[in-house]
Amino acid sequence: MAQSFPRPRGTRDLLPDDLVLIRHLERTARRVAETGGCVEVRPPLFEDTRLFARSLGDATDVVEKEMFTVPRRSESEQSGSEDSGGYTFRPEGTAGAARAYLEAGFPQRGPLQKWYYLGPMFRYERPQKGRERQFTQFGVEIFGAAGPLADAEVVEIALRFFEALGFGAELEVRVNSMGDPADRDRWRESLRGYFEPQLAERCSDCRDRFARNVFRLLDCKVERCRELSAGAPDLFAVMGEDARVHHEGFLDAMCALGRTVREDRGIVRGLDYYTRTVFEIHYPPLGARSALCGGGRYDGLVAELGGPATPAVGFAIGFTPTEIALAALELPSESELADLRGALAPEVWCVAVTEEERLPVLRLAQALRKAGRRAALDLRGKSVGAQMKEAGKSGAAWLAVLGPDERTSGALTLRSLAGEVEIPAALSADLDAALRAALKDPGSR
RNA sequence: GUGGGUGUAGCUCAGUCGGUUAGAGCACCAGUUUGUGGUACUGGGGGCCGCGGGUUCAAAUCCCGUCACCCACCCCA
Repeated sequence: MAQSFPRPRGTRDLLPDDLVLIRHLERTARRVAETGGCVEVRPPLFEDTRLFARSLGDATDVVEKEMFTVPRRSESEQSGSEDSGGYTFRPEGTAGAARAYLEAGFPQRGPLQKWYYLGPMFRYERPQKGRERQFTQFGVEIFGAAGPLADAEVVEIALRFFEALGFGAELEVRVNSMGDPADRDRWRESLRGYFEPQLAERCSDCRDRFARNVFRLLDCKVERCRELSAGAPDLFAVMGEDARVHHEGFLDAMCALGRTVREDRGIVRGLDYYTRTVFEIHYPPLGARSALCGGGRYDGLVAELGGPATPAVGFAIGFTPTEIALAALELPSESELADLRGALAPEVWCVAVTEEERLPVLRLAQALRKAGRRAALDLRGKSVGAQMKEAGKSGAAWLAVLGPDERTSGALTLRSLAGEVEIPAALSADLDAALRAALKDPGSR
């Protein structure tokens, strides 16, 4: 078992059985996004490193030490002047979507865009449960809508994804507002002023974070730190009128949708681009690992990338945490996966009784496949009995035995491997045609 | 980056106070049987016991190192 070429750390091989669930997640995401009016986009899997440094914020851990970066090969590809930093495999989907939105000229030709994406993201960090170096995210981004209805619509789509998967009413939306940039600047300063005198009393993590991202001190889990944070200044105390009205509008819209949300001042997203609405979706029965979705508004991002001021709001859902949660809930039911699971097995297994029927059986399978049937046959020269066993184990629904008798009589019957006896009419017609094709002109070449 | 745990057959694991050719179940292959069909039975293939070094007459087993994976911290799009 000494593997010469082991799987790269933090990656998974998705084998046929694994893909049953994955494909169910994918189709659920597509259906929910598309019924919500979103269309799919597929930006490249890698981008200029500077895109991520600029959009996520270069002091974030993601940019500082978790990026899969490759150097460029030649000077001629250097688009910028000095050190471009090469290419980086996307650690998240929003930056690429915003770049594509801008590059395709949507600010001019159709500012309102409702997009979704689905695919692999890459993050070079130490794997652990629920965290991989290559993982899949489903995300929605709405560009060009400044009002709170867009925020509500985004949250609604995320909720419907989880509900479609079978999550119950315990789903919890936690919301907060980061205010506008000016509000954030004011708040950052007052937080610095509040926390600085108590740094000596706080944990070492807090001391580190103080300089890099003072907001994160608010959700430190150390007991003593939490006590010290209790009296910290509230953003809402310094937030401007516009952001406040927006937040109220967002809450009203959620209420109109019949959704209850929980205000949680501790929600402070880690990336720099968020403004105003931020939210997370949790499933409390899962305990500590209950966060399933994160998102919010990022009105400054498109402008940060060199475009016109463009409002935007979105979310991202990681498949891996969703899979863990589904497993804990024993979801989805087998019946929901029946079609995907069924596609792993043939419909008709074609058996050759003697060597004389090998080629006719090959043609039988071909004809059935042309008719759209999943047909299988033995490829390893097995005996009749072994073919039967293999057919049984394959999960095939029907057995078509082609032997000397059938060649003479020109009639073929299907036997059910499941116990039923009746041949469906549609299958019977396909079978007749297939048999004629199989027996036609057997020796010509 | 820090800490803990685990490495034996394709998979899940037994086996270690050091002692013959290293085991089971499942899976795989062949055969027998059940009326040519998932059963049952018989047989078979498959392991440098993660890797390297050390101790010893003798190492899967003890010691050192190393690598890999898992879990947690960190961080989280």
